Amino acid sequence: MYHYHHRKKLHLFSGGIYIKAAEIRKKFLDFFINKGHKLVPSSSLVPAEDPTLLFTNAGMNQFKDVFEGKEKREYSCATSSQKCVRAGGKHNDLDNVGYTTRHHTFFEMLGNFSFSEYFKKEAIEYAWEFLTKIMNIPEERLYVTVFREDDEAFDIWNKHMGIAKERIYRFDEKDNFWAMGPTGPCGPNSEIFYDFGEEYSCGENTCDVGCECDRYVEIWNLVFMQFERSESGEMKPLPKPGIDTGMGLERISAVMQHVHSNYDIDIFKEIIENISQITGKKYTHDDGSVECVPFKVISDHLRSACFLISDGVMPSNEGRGYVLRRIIRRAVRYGDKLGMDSPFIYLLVPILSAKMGEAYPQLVEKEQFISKVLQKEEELFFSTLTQGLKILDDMLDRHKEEKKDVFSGKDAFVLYDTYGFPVDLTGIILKEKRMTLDMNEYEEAMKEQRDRSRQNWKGNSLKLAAEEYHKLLDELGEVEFTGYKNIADESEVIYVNDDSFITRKTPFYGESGGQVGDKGKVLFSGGDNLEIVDTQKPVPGLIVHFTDRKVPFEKGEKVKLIVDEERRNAIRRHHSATHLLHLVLRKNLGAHAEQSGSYVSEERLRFDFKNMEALSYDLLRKLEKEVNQEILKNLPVDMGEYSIDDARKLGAMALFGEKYGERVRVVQMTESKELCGGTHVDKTGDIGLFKIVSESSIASGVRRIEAVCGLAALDYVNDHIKVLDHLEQDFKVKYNELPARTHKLREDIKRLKKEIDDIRLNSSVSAGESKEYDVNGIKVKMLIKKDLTGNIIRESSDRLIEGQENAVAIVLSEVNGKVMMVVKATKDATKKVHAGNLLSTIAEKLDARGGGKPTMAQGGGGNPEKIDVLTQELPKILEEKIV
RNA sequence: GGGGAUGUAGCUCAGUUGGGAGAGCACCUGCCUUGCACGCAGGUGGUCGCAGGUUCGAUUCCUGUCAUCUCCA
Repeated sequence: MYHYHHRKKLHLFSGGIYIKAAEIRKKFLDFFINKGHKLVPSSSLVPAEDPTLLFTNAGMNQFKDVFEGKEKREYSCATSSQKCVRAGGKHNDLDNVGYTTRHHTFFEMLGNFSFSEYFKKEAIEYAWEFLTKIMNIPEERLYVTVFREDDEAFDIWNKHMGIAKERIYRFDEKDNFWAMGPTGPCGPNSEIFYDFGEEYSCGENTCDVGCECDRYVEIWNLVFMQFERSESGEMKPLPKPGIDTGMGLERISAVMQHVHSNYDIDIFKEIIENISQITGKKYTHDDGSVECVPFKVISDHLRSACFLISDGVMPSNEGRGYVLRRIIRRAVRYGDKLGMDSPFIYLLVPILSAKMGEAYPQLVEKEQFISKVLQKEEELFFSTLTQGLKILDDMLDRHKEEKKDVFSGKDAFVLYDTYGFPVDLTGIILKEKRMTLDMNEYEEAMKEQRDRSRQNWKGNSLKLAAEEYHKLLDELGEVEFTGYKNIADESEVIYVNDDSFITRKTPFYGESGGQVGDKGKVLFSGGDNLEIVDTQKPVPGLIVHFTDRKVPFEKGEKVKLIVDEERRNAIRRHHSATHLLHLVLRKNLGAHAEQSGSYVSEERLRFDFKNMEALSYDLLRKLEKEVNQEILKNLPVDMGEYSIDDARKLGAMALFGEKYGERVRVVQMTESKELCGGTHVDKTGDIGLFKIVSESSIASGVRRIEAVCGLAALDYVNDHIKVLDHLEQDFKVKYNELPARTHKLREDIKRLKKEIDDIRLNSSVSAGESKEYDVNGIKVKMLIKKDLTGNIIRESSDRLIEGQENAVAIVLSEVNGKVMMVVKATKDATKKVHAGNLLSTIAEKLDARGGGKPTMAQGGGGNPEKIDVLTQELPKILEEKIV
């Protein structure tokens, strides 16, 4: 039994019934569907084509372009339950989670949206009806706020809805004016607050709606988008004002379940019970104590981590992946507080997927994959901690030597900055050793790091170019692509710039969706022609041809565009093959193995997909075979245009991070259905042979397969067979005996090499070949022999004086017109001679150079012809150097 | 985008002003032995991340590059 019924009676509003979160979500969506709204599914947590946004953090994200008028939809009002993440970037709640009753990194936002279908009056009516009639919340529990200058909204609440003036609060811009950014659509908003009751008040006299304390909680925000702010700050009324609202599912659930903390609602209940089971630590309800913090942190972070992974984010050291990593690590750190010293968060994935899988099926679909990613990341963090502990130990030793009992803040920073070892952990360990940490020094180092990062911030120059093309698109309008059916077409030139031009329509495919741009030629006045070397699609709707020299014709010219057909066909084969490969991969590896990038050219295809481990040789052959089986079905490829909704109904797969317009192309071949704007073969059989060339890793959790099709595959296979044929002739064996043969050869070579080395060594060291001198009690042995290898020279010098006392070996050899030499001295001989000095003297005589340690020196270069002179002078040199 | 760290045998890592590439574990062979990380002896295995440069000579110094880790934005 849960604990909301321990709360004071006062907290239960009259007639209040308990409603589960899933039910609230359904009631909300049904409510707005009945009001004529289009039900729109939650978009991915990774915003499509919005680099300014790290994660989807509000219900309206996916409608941003619609509000700005850049995009049109088939419906004029919509409702959704949107998954959101606030961690990293501008809205960052990461560090607050666990210490409050309402902060989450992951939450669901219920919303209704109007694109000029209705405005303030209806939005207010709907909200009030839902809260008071559907949810049955007594009006006396509710308060509303409006923007100070928004009399219109005030009047609707007061006169039209009959809400007493005292219950309507007017606030400033800070609280009740909403803007997407410094410029763009914006407007006043109106918020609805729920009063949890006096016992949650901070007790101050000033406590009222808007107080920071926990009594009055904002549950619904209605944004009236009615202005457009220009760069000068001027506000112009929007021709088509809109409505954007948001109600946090967790908050409204807390209200409807009569609990004060979001963490006490049903969604969290079982997750937290599970954490309690695994850790063996008790949890009753969120009473605001420190004991509750780890449970809240872990349950929250579990949700954000799992949802992010299911949307294709992988832990990494930059961008979105880095935020995910930090979320997971923070959860692990709080697990430590519950006594966990090994991976455990991944064990919670099944309960989450059971709890939320119905609303979000991809959680169930990818359950195992999510689990694996989490486990791996947890393990990685534990090894990071182990490494950090080792380094901290070294640092502590140094502090001990220097007799310091205040630990250097710089060292603590290095530990954190370079090795990812958390400072708080450093602090805890220092406490055990009765040391303190110089936090000021630490903070200073941190500040320096921040400043450095900020200074080096540069704007995105790429975006500028895109903006220019956007302007061009506005001027020229969209270019029609006729290349799905035609390979050649006639059209009018509408733009020329140096070596590029644009036509009204074109059969040339501009590089996009991983498919390279077409090549070909353009015929213009008088039968002249020009090579087109590349075609680009800088922004959707614009296709730009690039030529190999300055464009000789002008705007207005009628030209004939002819695509290099053979090349295009090769590209089509490779592109269609990626779809079949994608299909087969998902069949064999699971739903997680989705595409995360591809590249298609006339020569080959590259396909990146998510998977945690390398694919075995045998599996690759199996995949290859299955793709070829799909090809051999020789089924027609269907490329139809659908509305995005119909495409979804068909079950077509949309690519991660891609954004599609209202009308989309769906490519269907055998069982594969994908949204894709590329060019494809007519029948799968046209692909010809499909052959995998390589499989590799490109990032953690992402693998890459490269393959070739059609004639390119034939070339690939033949190149390999050619080598085999050649080897068969060389070795006089069948190709299947080659491995055994080469293996034996390698063994033979290894054995023979060793034998040769031994023979050379023995023969060179054998008596008679070396000269001996006795100088001042040191026995000197010198060996001169042509064509010794470096190794033999060293070995020989070793052998010459092996086991002897007061001995020096000199070995010289002429190799490739140069001299190589080694001087080696026994340890006792170094009292009288320095091998390095002796060698450099000898080297000087040969115009060579070299040096080394007292016992061993090497040198080389110089002039071998002087070796004879050297041998004559050697006794004298030795007399000088050995004293 | 910026800073720091690492990259040496299948794994974990050593390598001291640039001068013969090492240890432990794993693997193979032989011996020993009824034990549970058996012991002993021997052995296989490395383009010292990659590419330039300096040098007679670079795992070591310099430059660039890639990968991984880590912090900041």
